[in-house]
Amino acid sequence: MPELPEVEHARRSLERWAVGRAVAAAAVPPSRLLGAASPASLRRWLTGRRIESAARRGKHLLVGFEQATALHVHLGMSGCFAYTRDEAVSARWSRLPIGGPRLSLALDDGGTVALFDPRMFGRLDAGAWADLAARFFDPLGPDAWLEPLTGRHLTALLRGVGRPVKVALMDQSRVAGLGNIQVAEALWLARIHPERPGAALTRADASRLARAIRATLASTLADLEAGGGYLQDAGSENPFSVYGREGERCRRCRLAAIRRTVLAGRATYFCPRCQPVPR
DNA sequence: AAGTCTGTTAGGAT
DNA sequence: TATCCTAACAGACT
Repeated sequence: MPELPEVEHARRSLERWAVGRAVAAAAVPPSRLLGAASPASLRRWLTGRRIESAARRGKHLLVGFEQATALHVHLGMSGCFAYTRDEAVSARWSRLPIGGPRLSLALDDGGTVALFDPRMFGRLDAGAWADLAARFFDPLGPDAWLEPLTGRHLTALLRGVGRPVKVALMDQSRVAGLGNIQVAEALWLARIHPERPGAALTRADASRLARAIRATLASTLADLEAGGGYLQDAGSENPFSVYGREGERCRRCRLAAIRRTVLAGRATYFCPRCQPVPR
């Protein structure tokens, strides 16, 4: 589930838990997140290092350490951070037979920060801040939350784009941070059909869309900050307006049923009445 | 209970 | 260059 709001929530959490602390001990089991890097060398790299900052662009995190170094984290499809000050809890985490932490940092104040990622689509890299920023931040488009997106801004970003606006918005090099859920929600709020060609949006469409993006990001982020947990945990209520609501009546017009189609291989939800078909 | 679905994205084919 | 599709994985759900 990690899209911009979840990653921003993770960033803020790391700021509260870890910034200003040093790593007393690190556990780095072998996992796909490391790529070619060796677990032992990352463990050595982390040990004793002081955490100074936590930055985000799009869905990428850079945890800043002393001497202008950083740990790059991408949460992939199922990544999340957890924190405890209870040694019994961190010990239980490390003993999990499957799905245990891909990274666990015991901090010098007794806290433990762990990174979970059952599906292992995430990624970890350590190195010089500047190198990691160049690799992972620079290719991204403007951050959908930090750069106040305006209609004018969005129009410029979508100029000459023939493919569906939904697909274009999920292209991280165009706008960074939006994923399948946030895009579905924003297009529904702005009453724009997901298949409208990007360049076909009018000035009014673009300005509604810009506001809608901010609104849906703000709403999801507020939910996360309030609950402190993760949305769509098993058994929890679907907090979204259209995402995952195929067949239900639209919560705005109350007339049409939400439809689900597939666009660029991804599930796409919209209200056929509020979001009229492009012609 | 086998088969289908899933929040991401790199990389390859067209 | 632009666009589309698949693979990578584990677990929840039907």
